[in-house]
Amino acid sequence: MTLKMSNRIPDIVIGRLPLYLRALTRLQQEGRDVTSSHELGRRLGISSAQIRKDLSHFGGFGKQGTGYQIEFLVEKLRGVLQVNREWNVAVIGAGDLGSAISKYGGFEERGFRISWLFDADEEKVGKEIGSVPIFSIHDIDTVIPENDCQMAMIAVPAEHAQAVTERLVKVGVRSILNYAPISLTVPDDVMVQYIDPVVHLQHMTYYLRDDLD
Amino acid sequence: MTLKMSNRIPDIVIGRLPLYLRALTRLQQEGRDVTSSHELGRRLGISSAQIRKDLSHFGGFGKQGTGYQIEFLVEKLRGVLQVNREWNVAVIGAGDLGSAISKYGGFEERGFRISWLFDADEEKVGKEIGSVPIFSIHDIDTVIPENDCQMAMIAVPAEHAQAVTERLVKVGVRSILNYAPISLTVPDDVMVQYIDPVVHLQHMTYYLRDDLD
DNA sequence: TATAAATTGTGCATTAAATCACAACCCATG
DNA sequence: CATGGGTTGTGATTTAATGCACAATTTATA
Repeated sequence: MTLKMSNRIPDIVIGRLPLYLRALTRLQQEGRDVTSSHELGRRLGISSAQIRKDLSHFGGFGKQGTGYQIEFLVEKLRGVLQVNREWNVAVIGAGDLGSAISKYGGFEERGFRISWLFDADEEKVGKEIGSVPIFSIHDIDTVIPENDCQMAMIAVPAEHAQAVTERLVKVGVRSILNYAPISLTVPDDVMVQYIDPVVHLQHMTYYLRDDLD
Repeated sequence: MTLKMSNRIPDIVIGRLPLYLRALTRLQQEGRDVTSSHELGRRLGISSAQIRKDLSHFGGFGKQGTGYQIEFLVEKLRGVLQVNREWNVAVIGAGDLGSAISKYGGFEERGFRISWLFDADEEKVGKEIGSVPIFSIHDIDTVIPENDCQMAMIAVPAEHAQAVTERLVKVGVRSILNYAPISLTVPDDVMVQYIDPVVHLQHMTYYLRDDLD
């Protein structure tokens, strides 16, 4: 996942597209029909030139003098990101975090469905959380291959995250969102993204000093 | 927060330090005393040269021929990031997410204490979650100024996030970790970081195509 | 219809980030 | 104590990302 992406569109550009999509959807909810790179940039704290250049990688979506038709651009970005369909996502770990993820209502409208929870605690197996059924961790090997599932979120303690990852990779998962505070090792064709709130907090405390001159 | 940081150490470097710290702490747990930029790089998927250069911004922490003394480096990084103390963090929103955050045991050992929950639901006020007391949202104006609190996490629905932000800024919060799927507008001296799992998922679905040539 | 204001898409210039490569150094070993 | 293998810190170089600035175009308005 390091080499392949580079000779086409920069990954950093791809990473901004979901932010554009999110802001555009919000504008839509506010009843707006048209926007400009300038307005979008102001909302996102990104320069207008960058937004125009990013979007131009995928075609001329705007109109000179007018701006961007929001509905049209939203559809185009959904197409580029492939979220104009629904992706099944497996969540590993039915603790507080896995539970919060399962109950959160914000996935579906943005292209994802939390389809299964997996947990090592056999007490939880068979129950469901927010209408997401809980399976045994051992069922990863059957449930995932038997269904169309290429994405997973890891919400287990750090010490189990690598083992879970290897199991997921083995059954064909290609994208992993890891909430465990640990770096994962995966094959080149598997992509991992990380969420660790402490990393963000520690990043910010650096600037909480009075001597930044 | 855009201009000031730039003439000293690049923000992108600061952003990697928490990852180094996390990996080093892990090595420590594994009983290791010494490591090298190479080993660290392998674990993190970052080049060894980059790690050396990043660290060299803050002084020569390593020893040629030997590598880095882990305990020493951990202490240095903690100092740089200012996490060799404990920061009070307010969490706004006592829903599933705020609840999971409050119960999570991983903050304290890394420099943070979830000290207060604030929620609009008066039913919840006075109770506590994971030993974190719940206050009324109105109490933000008194509790935060009366205590040493410069950081907050936002775990409320998107439509309330901007209003909550403004309230937090008004009482002196300088660092905000926002879980609501919306871009926030803040003064220049306030830093915001974002966590939106859908943004990560959408980033990854771009690469879930078979025609990446 | 003519004019003015707004906006895109993009070639070019600039700035920033990452990598290379090596002198200086440390340590274990014989 | 000399040698060889390993490692850092960093100047030089390369690569990547961002910002600038403007021709081309659209729309509103008078």
